[in-house]
Amino acid sequence: MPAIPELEIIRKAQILEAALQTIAARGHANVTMDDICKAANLSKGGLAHYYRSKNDLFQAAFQEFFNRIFQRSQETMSTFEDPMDQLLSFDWLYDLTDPDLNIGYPIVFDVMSIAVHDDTYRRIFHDWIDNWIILLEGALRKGMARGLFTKMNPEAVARTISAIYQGTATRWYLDPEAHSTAWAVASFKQAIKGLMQPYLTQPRT
Amino acid sequence: MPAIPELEIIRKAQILEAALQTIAARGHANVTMDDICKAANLSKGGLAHYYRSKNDLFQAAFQEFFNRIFQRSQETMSTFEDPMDQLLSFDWLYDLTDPDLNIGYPIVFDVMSIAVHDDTYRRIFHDWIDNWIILLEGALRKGMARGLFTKMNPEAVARTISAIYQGTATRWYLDPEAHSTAWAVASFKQAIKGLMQPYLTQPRT
DNA sequence: CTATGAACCGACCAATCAGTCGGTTATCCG
DNA sequence: CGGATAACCGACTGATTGGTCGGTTCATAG
Repeated sequence: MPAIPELEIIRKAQILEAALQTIAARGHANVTMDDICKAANLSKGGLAHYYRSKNDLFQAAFQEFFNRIFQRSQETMSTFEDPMDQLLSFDWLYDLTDPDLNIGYPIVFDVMSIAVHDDTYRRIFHDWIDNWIILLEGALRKGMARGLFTKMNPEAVARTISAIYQGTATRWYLDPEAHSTAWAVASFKQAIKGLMQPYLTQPRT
Repeated sequence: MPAIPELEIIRKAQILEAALQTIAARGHANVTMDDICKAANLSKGGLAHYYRSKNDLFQAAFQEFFNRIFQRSQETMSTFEDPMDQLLSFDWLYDLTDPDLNIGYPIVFDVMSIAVHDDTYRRIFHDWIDNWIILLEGALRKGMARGLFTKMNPEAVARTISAIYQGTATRWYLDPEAHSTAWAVASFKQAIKGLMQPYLTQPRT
């Protein structure tokens, strides 16, 4: 019997946090189990008690991260009412002072490079995108229902919008000297507004 | 004295090709020197004669790849005359039957994930993008010179255009079930045309 | 108190792998 | 022919590391 019933939950959260921090700092390929043990203040055996293998732990950590991001996206979008504002609500992706993002970008690039060769990670990527699409599609449908946007295929448009975010974010993060925050924000806004232009019932703002 | 003076060039090409194939197939983190030796039909010692270390070899291989891609982009773009056609000339990125791309996508994802933690690879990424930007910027300047496009900051617009390509390509390659080729091609065209709309002197095509 | 099992420890093992090195073959030059 | 050197070989080594396992601590149930 565990001393504290929630101990397992606490420990797992502690381990996942340590794993995310370590992977983000060094890259998944350069992280050893010992590194994570140290970061989590646990021994090898202690860690093994909660996660059978490195693979198990890593997958759990990545899942945990994308859950956080989804929640974050949902919350931020819900602070806006206007559908177009909601589509443009992801400018927090371009704020490096945000602690979520300091681990987020490294994690995302790791996941993508693993996904190329591993179906499980492809699935993780797919689910992340799908959650994102659901949010954007919701905003588009709301806009159509209100007569702000004309008929369109909201899923396809949502996927294009999120691809625009990802493309500009990739450049902004990996080559900041050539891609300023001002460029990134102006870019995604112009591109998304340009994309939406044909679907607007009102004249351009 | 070498038997054939070009032997070094031949061998290096052979080794780099083997390295690219192997890395693309398995991911850089899962590739051993032995794997590359086998693919190149060389022994460990033989390979070491041409590349001192794994790191040396990998960097040379990635450089080689991006050189190829730049040449490819340049050639394809030059088959078009109209600036707007040139901006949209990268649809070959969405043709999986293309052998360049079967190694290209895995390589690019690997480079990006390494670049997060390694300045040398950040530089490789930067140079790749810069070459791409030079091509797109050239088309934009030509369009302005011809009076097809109004004044703009061509570098910034070029970066946005290439980011759009990269965003849609990422989705199309990693999650093809949810992102068809038709979606990818329609997406980048709509997004780029939408972006360019404010800069067009002629009415929309 | 005692028995039980969860929680945790860390030394150890087996496997992997990058790089080395002594040696062999092939080719060219004098 | 013979000496020199490039080209190449593959066994070996040292370092790393994921996972195991016997053992210890401790809270709780009986």
